[in-house]
Amino acid sequence: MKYDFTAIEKKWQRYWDEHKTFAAVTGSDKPKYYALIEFPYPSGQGLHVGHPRPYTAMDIVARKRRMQGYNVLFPIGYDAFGLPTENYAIKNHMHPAEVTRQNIARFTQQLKMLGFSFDWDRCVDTTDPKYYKWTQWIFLQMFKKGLAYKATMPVNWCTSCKCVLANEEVVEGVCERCGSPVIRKEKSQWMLKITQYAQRLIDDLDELDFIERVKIQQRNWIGRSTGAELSFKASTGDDIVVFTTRPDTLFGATYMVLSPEHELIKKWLPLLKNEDEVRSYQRAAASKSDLERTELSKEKTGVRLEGVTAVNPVNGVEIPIFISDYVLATYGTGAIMAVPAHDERDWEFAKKFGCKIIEVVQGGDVEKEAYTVKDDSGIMVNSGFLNGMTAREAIPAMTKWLEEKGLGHGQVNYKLRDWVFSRQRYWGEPIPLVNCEKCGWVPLPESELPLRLPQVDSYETTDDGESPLSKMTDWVNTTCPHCGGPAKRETDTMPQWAGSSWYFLRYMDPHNDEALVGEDAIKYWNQVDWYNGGMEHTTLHLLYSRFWHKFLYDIGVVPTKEPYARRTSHGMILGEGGEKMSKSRGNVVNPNDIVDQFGADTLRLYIMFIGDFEKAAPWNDNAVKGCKRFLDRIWNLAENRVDGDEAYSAAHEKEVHRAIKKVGEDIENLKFNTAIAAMMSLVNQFYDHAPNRGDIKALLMLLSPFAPHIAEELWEKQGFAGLASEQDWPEYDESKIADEEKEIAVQVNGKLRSTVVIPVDADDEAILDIVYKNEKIARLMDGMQVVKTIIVKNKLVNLILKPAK
RNA sequence: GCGCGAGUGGUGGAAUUGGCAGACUCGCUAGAUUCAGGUUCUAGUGCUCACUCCGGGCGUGCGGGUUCAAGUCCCGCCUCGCGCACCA
Repeated sequence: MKYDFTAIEKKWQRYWDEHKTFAAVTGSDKPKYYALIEFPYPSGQGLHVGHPRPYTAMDIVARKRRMQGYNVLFPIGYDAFGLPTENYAIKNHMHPAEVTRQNIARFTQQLKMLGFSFDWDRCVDTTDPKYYKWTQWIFLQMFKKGLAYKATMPVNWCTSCKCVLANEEVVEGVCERCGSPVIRKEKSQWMLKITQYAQRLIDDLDELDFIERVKIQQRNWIGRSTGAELSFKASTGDDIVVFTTRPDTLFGATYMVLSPEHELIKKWLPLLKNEDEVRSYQRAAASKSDLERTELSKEKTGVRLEGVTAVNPVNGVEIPIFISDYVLATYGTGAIMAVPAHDERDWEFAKKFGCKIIEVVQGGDVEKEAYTVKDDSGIMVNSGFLNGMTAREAIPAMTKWLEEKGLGHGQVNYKLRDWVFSRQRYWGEPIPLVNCEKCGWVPLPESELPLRLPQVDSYETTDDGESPLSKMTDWVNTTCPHCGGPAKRETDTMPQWAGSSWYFLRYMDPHNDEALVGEDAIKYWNQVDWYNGGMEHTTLHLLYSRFWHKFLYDIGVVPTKEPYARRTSHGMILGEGGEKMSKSRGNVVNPNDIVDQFGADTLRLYIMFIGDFEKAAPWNDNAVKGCKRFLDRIWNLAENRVDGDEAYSAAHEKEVHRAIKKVGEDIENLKFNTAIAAMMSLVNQFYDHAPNRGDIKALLMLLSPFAPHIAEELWEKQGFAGLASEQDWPEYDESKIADEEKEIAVQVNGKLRSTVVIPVDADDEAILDIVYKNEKIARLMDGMQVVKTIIVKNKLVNLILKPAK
């Protein structure tokens, strides 16, 4: 019979569904294992061939863990709030909830088609009021703890989405989602104090089994730097506070720069001789988009404040003050002391504006370029009491001096900013707060959660950039839960990252109406054991969800400081030409087409075989065939019952044990491609020499996590008991893997000349004995003498020869 | 500019601590099977010289180095990908 993958896959998918084969049991006696993938955004395009890569990988892990005796939680859900759905709904005059419902139905059908062993009963949807009730609940707890606050500040404003973006959502000055320019706009926004967790978010990385590049990216994003904060006295009597990582260079500070937005400037404007010039510079800086600001970064611009100066506190020298947009308002104090001799940016600015350059660290030629010392070993000069010290010694010495004089203190700063949490959009979680004229911002009582989205006729953003909800006066006007007086609801909604910041907890107990997760469930499932996801989420989702989890830990909701014990990452699937798959390039591969043509098992195998899991890999239609062929060959071997002994055959015993070891280890190390190669080799050998019943059994068990449908079908055809996916994962016997003989390389003067077969672990003498008997080696040794022999046990022999005298 | 990663046959990619480079695929060549196409099976396939045989030379982006031995380690470059980007 032919391998009818369509019928087989439907058959087993129905079986698994009906029998709830992959249901996770909270409280089971078995050890638990929580394997997690990033839940998809159910876009209108449906599943993309990139989705199954991480899903299949973790499905393989989940299936293997079950076979190893674990009670596995491998859940799926939908991160369904978001702009594309809202925009589609606006365009097609549908309700976003309806669009979401349709997209989820399509995704579900596609995911089921691929045979993932999800526990479908635990499926969550972030737009379900029963779910977002708890997203709102977490926000309320943060509000109550002072972690959510409203602030008017310059925010990133997408000119096309008409919506605020988090810093993390602005990529190269444009909106990450739509590519439109992002400008700065003053707006009152809800903010979350993620910066309060900055240090813990760095420190706790140490204990985690995350791939190193994820840790590095997170650390860089948080961007901790240590230094000192110190103040300079201005001629107006004001203190100008600056942050520096190099307090040791204070003697070299020859001017100061404030950011154009610095608050002191407002106060000083009337005193300035060049007030107009300063004002126009401020205006220009404010109107620049982030993109323009970075584009123009090649040349420094700025204006000197005529009429105000400052005094360098360490030597009493009067120095000029400038404003320039190379100093950022949002980092440190928004003001710097400029040390042009030892900072490239300051040097460039000083050259252009004719500021003094004073060398304070020896080693370079500061008239030619800034001497930026990479280690702290440079010797201090022109620096009073610091002279002769290394920078390493001078930093604490200067910090101590500042502290003694009351001028400053040691200080740590982070690049990480607080999280802008408001979006002027409809399709997001409503923020459960009301604004009362008397009481200010008041949280809704928890009993009133969820605060549902109202039905609205139009989801269009308003021209003034307010949320569409602001037009729903019936909904907006309410009473204050505190004093009962008239109040207005917050009309901004939460960003898409809210729902995904805690979804892994909900999977543990998805139907609980009393708590976001029940105590028993969180105690039992504890933490995600293995989370695989994309690198693109390293600084967004991963950081945000770690932050929320730490908050939930602090208020006693979860027992662990960190949500994920292990984090790995997959590479992207590229189009056939090696370019990113996209609709506009027309190189998108639809998984449905592959499943129709070759079956889900072939797609699963191919997507895992395509290359190194952690690296990007180009799709190749042709290569899919190889995996189909592999399954065909297995089908041919096993479609008819092979009778006999269930012990491995003598002919294949060693290779079967080896394959068990290889496949098992490779899965743990994300080397799915070589695991499959090992199975292919085994099958090739089965073609050279027919396998017996035991050999087939082992192969089907190894295959089962990768290509579960065909494995199940052949398992049944062979008449083995139970399901292939419910067997004990086979064990290997190291002693059965060992060779008795080994072919080793024989080199002469470092060049491979021959190979010989030796008994394993033969001693040097015995090996040389065999080597010297080798015809070719003997010929090469003719007329030569052996100067040296290098013998690497069971690997090679290298004879160093030279002509005999 | 900074940080991370990569560069290996016609192709995708393999190669514990330095120890026989090219596993396993696709493709290609030849043969067998099939009415035929597809399928399937068998053998071969890094380049090159010699090809009647034994065999020889070259080969992991480029240039040096360490070593008996380098895809792997060190130094200096080039190219590509990803992330960050005036963070004081």
